Amino acid sequence: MFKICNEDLDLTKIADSGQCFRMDKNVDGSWTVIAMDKLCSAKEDGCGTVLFDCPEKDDAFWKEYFDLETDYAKFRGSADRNDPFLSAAVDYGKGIRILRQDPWEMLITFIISQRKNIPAIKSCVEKLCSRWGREIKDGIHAFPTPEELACASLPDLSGCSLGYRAEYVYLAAKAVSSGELKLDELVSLSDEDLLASLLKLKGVGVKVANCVSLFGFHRIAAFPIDVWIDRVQKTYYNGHFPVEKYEGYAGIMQQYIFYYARKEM
DNA sequence: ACTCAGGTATCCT
DNA sequence: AGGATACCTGAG
Repeated sequence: MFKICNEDLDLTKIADSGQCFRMDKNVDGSWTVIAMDKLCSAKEDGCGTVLFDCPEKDDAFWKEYFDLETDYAKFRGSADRNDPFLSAAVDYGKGIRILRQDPWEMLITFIISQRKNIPAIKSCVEKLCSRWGREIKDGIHAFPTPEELACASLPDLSGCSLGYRAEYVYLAAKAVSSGELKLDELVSLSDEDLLASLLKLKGVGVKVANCVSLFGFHRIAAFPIDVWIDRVQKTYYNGHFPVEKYEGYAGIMQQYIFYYARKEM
């Protein structure tokens, strides 16, 4: 249990920014957040303070998860004021942060995400969790570990509405659980080598690999280009967003742009 | 009923 | 190398 007062912490925006799929609003206005095998409840008090309710031993985990040591005001302030679209995006998206999520969970989740809308992604993720994830509280299941998910047969996975992605998830689970792909060793790689390692997996293309890099490995230079970013680039940037102006952290800008575009375009 | 969704693999030229 | 096309499925 701990409290945070930070103008760059808006749970509603984070939940709706498409980077996490296990954050849900309760009827009392609080948020239930599940990451790996951990659970917490977070509630905004309306005066800019957020109360995180979790076991005390998990305080450090959740502070890390919400990336509370990073100064997002500085990132927002760095937006080129002669760039009206980006300026509007960072103002509009104030409160968004890039969560420090689990690489494995991000890998599977973003493999699933291809050509699906967000409700469908969430539905698939919940099916995987409830079927293969350990129950951490009544009716709430952890994200399955690589070993747990590797127990699933291909038909089992197909039964979770994964469509053609079932094979991709199946192969990824096998690769990670067998040790063929050691996710914990990827953390020491350069952004470029990390991306290359992820791209070796079937069903992981440039976009998904960049999302896994950004959200799972916190490589904030990664700049995933999806349909929304592509649309923005074509409409406002003559086909190319100036990532070079934000060297080393363009992924943060990507998140503001994505959120703004999806809401306002 | 029908389009489309935070793409990728595969098959062309 | 670059462009077109098929692909599972469910949400709106």
